[in-house]
Amino acid sequence: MVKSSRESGLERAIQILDCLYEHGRPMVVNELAAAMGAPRSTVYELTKALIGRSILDHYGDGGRVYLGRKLFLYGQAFQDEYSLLGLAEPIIDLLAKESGERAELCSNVDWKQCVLYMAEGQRPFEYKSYPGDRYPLPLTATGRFFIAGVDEETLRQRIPEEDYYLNGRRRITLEQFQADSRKAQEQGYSVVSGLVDPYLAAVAMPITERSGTILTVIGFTFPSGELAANEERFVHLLRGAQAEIQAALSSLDQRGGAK
Amino acid sequence: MVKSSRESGLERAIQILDCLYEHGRPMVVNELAAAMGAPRSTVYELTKALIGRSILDHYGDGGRVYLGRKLFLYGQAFQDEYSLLGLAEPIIDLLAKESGERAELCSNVDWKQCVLYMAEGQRPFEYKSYPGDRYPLPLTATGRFFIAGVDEETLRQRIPEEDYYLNGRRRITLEQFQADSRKAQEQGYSVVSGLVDPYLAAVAMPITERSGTILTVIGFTFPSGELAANEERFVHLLRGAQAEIQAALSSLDQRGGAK
DNA sequence: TAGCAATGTCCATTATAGTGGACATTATGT
DNA sequence: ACATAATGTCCACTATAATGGACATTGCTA
Repeated sequence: MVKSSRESGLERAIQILDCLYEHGRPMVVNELAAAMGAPRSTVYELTKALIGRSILDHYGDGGRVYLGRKLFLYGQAFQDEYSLLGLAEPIIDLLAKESGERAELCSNVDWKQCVLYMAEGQRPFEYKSYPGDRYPLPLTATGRFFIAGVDEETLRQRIPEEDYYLNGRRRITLEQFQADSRKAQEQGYSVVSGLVDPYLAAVAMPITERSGTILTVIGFTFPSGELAANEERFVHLLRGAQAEIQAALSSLDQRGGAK
Repeated sequence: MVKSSRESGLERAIQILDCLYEHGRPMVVNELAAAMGAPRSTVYELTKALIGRSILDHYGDGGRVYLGRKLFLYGQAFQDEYSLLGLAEPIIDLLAKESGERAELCSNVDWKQCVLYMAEGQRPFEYKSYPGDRYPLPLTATGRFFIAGVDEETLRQRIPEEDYYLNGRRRITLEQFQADSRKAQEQGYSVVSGLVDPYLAAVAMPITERSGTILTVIGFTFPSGELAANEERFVHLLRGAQAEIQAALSSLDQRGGAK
């Protein structure tokens, strides 16, 4: 069971970045190795290499390490080129303003729903959310779209069992999740209520390429109580934003995004 | 000469990220391999792995790849934790406002001077500069501090010969560069004129830990003509900012930056 | 249509890097 | 003071991943 599988250096390096990212704070190399269940010698070697390239940085006086300046630069470069983000931001802002609710742009990263951009609504919100936050796919409205067309085998492999649970209680089954996904695709939008939080609901709509590939998903988050009265309005608003973003994207594609 | 040195996967992966970063645009995998002088098969394998982890993303319909969403998230996490940046930004802003000149916060990344944050001055500037921009160390005022205490052997290895040249003409020798560096350390600040651009000058001052390690360098960039009349004033302003940033940093250290 | 270059996939070989474990050093607590 | 844990370094071994090259596919142009 504890068969010490030998992983590639790149894999280990990514695990290091992910581990630091998930902990959200500088860690001692030893602690890091323990947290990822990797050999200490390996992690020491790799951190040394990564620090040499400024992908990791030393923090504080001691031996704590964390995500480095190079990653900051990569992130900036991403923003400059990932036109979808820059182009969608003002539209998301407008969504939040028109609806008064929190609007988000989400993406599928490592089989988690991941907030890339968020605009706060009028509502004084107890439930916080920031770019970079990640949630289990089965508990989110956006997740319904990310698993579209993915076979069950893959889903079982990639989405961990605990992602169907909240506070130790199962919220949904894979079968229900898939059924939800099919329904969402048919009607073009997805609604979820009380999954990730008993008092929260969400409506989501995908942004796709012409080929049909899903790029991201936009959506609202709001108190469950508001759902019945506003679902239609939210869907209408999202549809407008969806059209606007996709039009902007394809006109950008026309002009050929660089050689 | 063309001895095909076998590199580690991690090393190759970093080369891929750097290559994309430097080109600043999505590239076809083949083109990428050619640009970095690496075996095509290797680059195909690695890009596949990196795309699977969202560290690279497909761009456009075709096979072009570029820095991915995951890097964006890492970058955000870096900003959240790298208190130096958040803490220095308002101070840099103030510097630019008080002096009327462009103020920058720079760091040493891969032996290049790299702009992490910049505040524009009053001056309508022809010479642009953005966070993420990188310059050869020998041509920058900040570079004087980054090579402090580094032995000549290392410098020869890490700083490529062309970094001493501008438009094919040598601007400075390693010996002069080192002499500059020693002088800068003695007087606590560094002045450079007409190196990276015939009509530009810069004044810089380091931000160090209590241990003396250089974290970053702050500085002004302005027309060479202004140097004589304003050097003293700039140094004075920088000294104030330096003290302020370092005080904020050490008080932060006191309260222990997380376990 | 054929010809040629660019792009993407696959596989056997072997240099090398990930691993485990021993050792050295530094903190921490009693 | 001692004991114990935590942290960092070093090294021999071998599983494995980087490599070169062959092959398949697509796009372009003549």
